Amino acid sequence: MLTIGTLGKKTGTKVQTIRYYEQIGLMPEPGRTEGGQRRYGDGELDRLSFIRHSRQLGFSLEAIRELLDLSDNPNRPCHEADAIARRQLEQVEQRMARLEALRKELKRMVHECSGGISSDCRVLEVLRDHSECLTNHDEIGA
Amino acid sequence: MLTIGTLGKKTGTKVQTIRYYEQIGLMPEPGRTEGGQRRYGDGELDRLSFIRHSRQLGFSLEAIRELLDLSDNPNRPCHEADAIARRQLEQVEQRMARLEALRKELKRMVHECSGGISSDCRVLEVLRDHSECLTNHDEIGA
DNA sequence: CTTACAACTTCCAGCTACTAGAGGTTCAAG
DNA sequence: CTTGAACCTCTAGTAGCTGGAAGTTGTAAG
Repeated sequence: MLTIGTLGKKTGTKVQTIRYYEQIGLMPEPGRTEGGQRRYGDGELDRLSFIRHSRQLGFSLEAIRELLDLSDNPNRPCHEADAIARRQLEQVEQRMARLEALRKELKRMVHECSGGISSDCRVLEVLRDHSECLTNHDEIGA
Repeated sequence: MLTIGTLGKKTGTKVQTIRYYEQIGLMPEPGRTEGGQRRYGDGELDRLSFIRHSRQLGFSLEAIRELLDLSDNPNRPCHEADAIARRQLEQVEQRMARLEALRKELKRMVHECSGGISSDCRVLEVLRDHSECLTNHDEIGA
């Protein structure tokens, strides 16, 4: 039986975060000691590991909820989990593309700055005047 | 003189967002009509454009506050703006590196899924067992 | 001049995914 | 039995908006 602190250490999760996951129903309500402290077993350890790992891979808590659901019901078709992962992959690729455009723009701004006072600053000038940009980064910053 | 709605359209900003920027002191309090409605001039249009453009480049509102400050005081040295942009560039590059590691992992998960029921699902299996991962993605998901 | 109605106003709540802190209780070691 | 770390609940705060309720203003048409 693990205390919440030990569970946290084993999974790299802060104590408050574990309680938060319980509150939103991602983690089950665990058993308690007579004094009211939470005690966890291996099932909970596995579940929290799954959640943390999924978070590290960038899945939203909503996506994780679905993945856990699939994991809890072994008979459900695999393609649902696959679809969630595929969506996540797409999102990651989109974000990367945006960041790449961003990176180019920032690099150019920074390179062209040659010191001096801010009235001549290339960085500020670019920010002021969108027409100097290479791309139409309408939704880049997301 | 522009209404808040027109200003919003010209800069691609929602009306509520403009009011929010005013509330947190990023935008100045504009003049009002007798009836109390906001009216904006060209100065405010420029300022909001600057803010929006900076947001598109991923700068935080705090960073933008500093950049606006520099922009408002043309005598201050340029390297401050440069430093902010450089920091932003670094952040972008870090995020890209993380996302690239993520992308690899997700791609592998998705590729190995061959349909079937979720008890055999490769996606779920990888999520369950961190040891199957290529990288120690401790802080990847940020 | 009246009326209609879009656009404006303020205020408050909610989103994601936590995180921090106050103020009080329990557990386990010595 | 005492100590003190770790636990408990509850509330509020973070970024950067976004949406809605309930009421007011501006303007064009009849």
